Amino acid sequence: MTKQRAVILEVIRSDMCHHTADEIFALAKEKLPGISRATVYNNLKTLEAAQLIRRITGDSLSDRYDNSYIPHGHMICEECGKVRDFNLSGFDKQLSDAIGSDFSSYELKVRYVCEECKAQIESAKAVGE
Amino acid sequence: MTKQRAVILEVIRSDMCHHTADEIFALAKEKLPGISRATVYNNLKTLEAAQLIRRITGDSLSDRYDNSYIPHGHMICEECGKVRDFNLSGFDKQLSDAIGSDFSSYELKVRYVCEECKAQIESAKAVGE
DNA sequence: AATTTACTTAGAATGATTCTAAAACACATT
DNA sequence: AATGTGTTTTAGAATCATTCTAAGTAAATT
Repeated sequence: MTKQRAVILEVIRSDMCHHTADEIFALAKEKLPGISRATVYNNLKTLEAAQLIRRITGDSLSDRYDNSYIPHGHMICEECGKVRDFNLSGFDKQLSDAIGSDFSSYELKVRYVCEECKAQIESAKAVGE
Repeated sequence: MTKQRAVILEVIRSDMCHHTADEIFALAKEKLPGISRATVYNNLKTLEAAQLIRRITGDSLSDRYDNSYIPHGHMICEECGKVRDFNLSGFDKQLSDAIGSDFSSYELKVRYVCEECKAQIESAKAVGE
């Protein structure tokens, strides 16, 4: 375990956000100023292969990384872009029944408007746009 | 409705595959040799905004396009990359209950190995790798 | 301590997508 | 049929995330 890898893993685990590679690079750089972008990408791959993190694709242009490898749902606010986690109980069985086969992983993303943004929109309306 | 747009829509609707922009470009070119890549991208955007097609992201490097705008599951074979559709009955309600809110759309992708590929792997094993 | 192996680095390369500016088109109005 | 106006198309350049490359460095193993 190199110090670069340790720092990258620490960055990913340090909060509940789902950071992009570039954000992880910037945060790692604060602790290891000499770190290279390629190292971040290499380690993100290695860490996912080791099932310590999970890559989530398609929210924005860049992929994001989840500090849990276990599949679960992501709810993405269309207004502020924040990504939150959620779970569906018994979903694994439901899925394998539906597709008629075992599966190795899934990705579930829901686009919605979060409570904060809903409230903001409401109060903006009340004032008259 | 320009002829370019009509051809692009026709290509997307002509089969059940989930084509990439590049594949759509190649297929459209067979019918309209002068068509430009930018036109394909422009129209894919316009058609999605008009809710005639849906972009699906994250299966491979390039996005793919679905000829239905209505959300449903996609099962992606890890061996051959083919994308198939599937449905979960009552899933909309289940989702809104789980996230505690209405939502505007979802994306559900399951990674698995399809029957054809499973069979191939089995027969390869039988011969001894 | 020497050797082997894996990791890191900077920058170049790739590949999907978006942007740009000019030319062509659609189509409603004369 | 000619005109004007806004939209669409085109080719190629630009962008941006990610991957690759080759050389140097650190870690692990003997």
